[in-house]
Amino acid sequence: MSAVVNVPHPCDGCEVRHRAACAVLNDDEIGRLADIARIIPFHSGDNLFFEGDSADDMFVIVKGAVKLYKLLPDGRRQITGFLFAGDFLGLAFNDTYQYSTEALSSGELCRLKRSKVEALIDDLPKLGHRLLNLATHEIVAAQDQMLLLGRKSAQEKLASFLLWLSERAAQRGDSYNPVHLPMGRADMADYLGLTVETVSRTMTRLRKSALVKLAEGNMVHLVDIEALHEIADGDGAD
Amino acid sequence: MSAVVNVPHPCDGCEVRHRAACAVLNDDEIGRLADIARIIPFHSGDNLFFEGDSADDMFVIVKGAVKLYKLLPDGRRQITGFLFAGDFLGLAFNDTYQYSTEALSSGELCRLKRSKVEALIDDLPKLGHRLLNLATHEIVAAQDQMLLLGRKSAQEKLASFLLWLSERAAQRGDSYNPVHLPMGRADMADYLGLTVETVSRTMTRLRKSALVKLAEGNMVHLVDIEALHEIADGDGAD
DNA sequence: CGCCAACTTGATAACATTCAATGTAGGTGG
DNA sequence: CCACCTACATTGAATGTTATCAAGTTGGCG
Repeated sequence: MSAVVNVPHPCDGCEVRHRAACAVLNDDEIGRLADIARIIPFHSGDNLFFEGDSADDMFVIVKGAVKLYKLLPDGRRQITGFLFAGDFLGLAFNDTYQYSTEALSSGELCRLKRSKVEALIDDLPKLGHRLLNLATHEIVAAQDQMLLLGRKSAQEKLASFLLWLSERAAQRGDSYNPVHLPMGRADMADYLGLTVETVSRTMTRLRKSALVKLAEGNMVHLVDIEALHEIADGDGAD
Repeated sequence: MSAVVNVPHPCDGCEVRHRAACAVLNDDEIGRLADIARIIPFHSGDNLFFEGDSADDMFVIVKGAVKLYKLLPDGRRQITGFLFAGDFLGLAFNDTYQYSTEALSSGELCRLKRSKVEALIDDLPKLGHRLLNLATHEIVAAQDQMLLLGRKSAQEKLASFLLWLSERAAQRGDSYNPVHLPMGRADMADYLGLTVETVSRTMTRLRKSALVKLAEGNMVHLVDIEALHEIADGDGAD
């Protein structure tokens, strides 16, 4: 029930209010979400949860960046995604998270009890559609990543990755050229199915070909975006 | 409008009625779906749709098997999934399919207008939950595949694939050992990020190690399932 | 200033690819 | 019924891209 006076809630002035999963809800409806939302700060290296944990919560990244990964018993790691401000996290099958998460930077997330979100969907079909839409988008992105992992060369992988990072930065209004690399070479390698050394060598190669320029603070200038696109899509003349 | 006498509809006696997306609907509710469903036969090699086509329809595979794939401009191909009887197909972002499809065998599918399904979700929240659940499952499967493509050796890929095929066959009540391989070596290669030759060599190696046995009609006996699991998960002593 | 972690570079090796040839099964027509 | 054809699978030899092992180099921070 709404009170006569408006009480501030966690969604007031939220930086991702109009981009995240909640963007489809109007001011009245968002109150329902706000009632079950809680803002939690996190720091670089924090684990939000591990593969196998009971999937009690869903999250929206409000600030900062996070990586998702899976491990093989011998320690080999595959990063399955990088999430940024506005991204949704926590779809789970079998009531158990199927991957682990670690923060790339400090930031904030919005935590929501899964059971309450699912109940809310029945009252707010718009929210259900929105989540299905986000899930669909994630599937499409995953298929692109399969194409990258299964069929692209190291150079094609790097070019694709840098362009993707830049596009994502543009979407959330951050600088897209130069674009910030919020992760280290090891994370890039484990995302692209390469080793640290190959990532390093390939970055050097892109740099020497004058396609990119590395700058202070992990910034990367995409010098020849057209050429990078050609390489990324496999049209690159080697 | 329901008539006084029951009219048979496409869902009556449907072979996947109790396993597919529609499994959550009761007999009354399924009528709503039946009104917008149409059974379509297909044949080996048929393309259901191509990447870039307008995503007007959703499908449930009723009988047979289908592959989903993406192409690079130079012809390199990545198969992003194999679908079997009971599987759902056609989630799309941007109102456009992001991948192409080709039938592996003849079969039947159930076609539903996307717009009508989306409208129906508002009346039947159960259906919305079901689709979100299926989408989540697809994301989880995609992440497993990324781990496979990015971090597993050829032998680990093949062992994982054969076990997955067998598990899927078991789920739909088909023979899971021996298990039927409904696709050729080229499709296996494009699914696992390998070449035909490597798939062939690796199958030979598994056969000579007495882990599998190839039989008539593309059947594969999984002789030592435990050992295959160890290999698939990267614990294999090589 | 010096230490440590992350990144880069170099030399070598391995696994998978590529190119090429052979083998096998299913289908068609003489 | 067999010969032939085609498509697909297997096997072999050589090449190549990326991984592995091993030094160096850089940069941030106490």
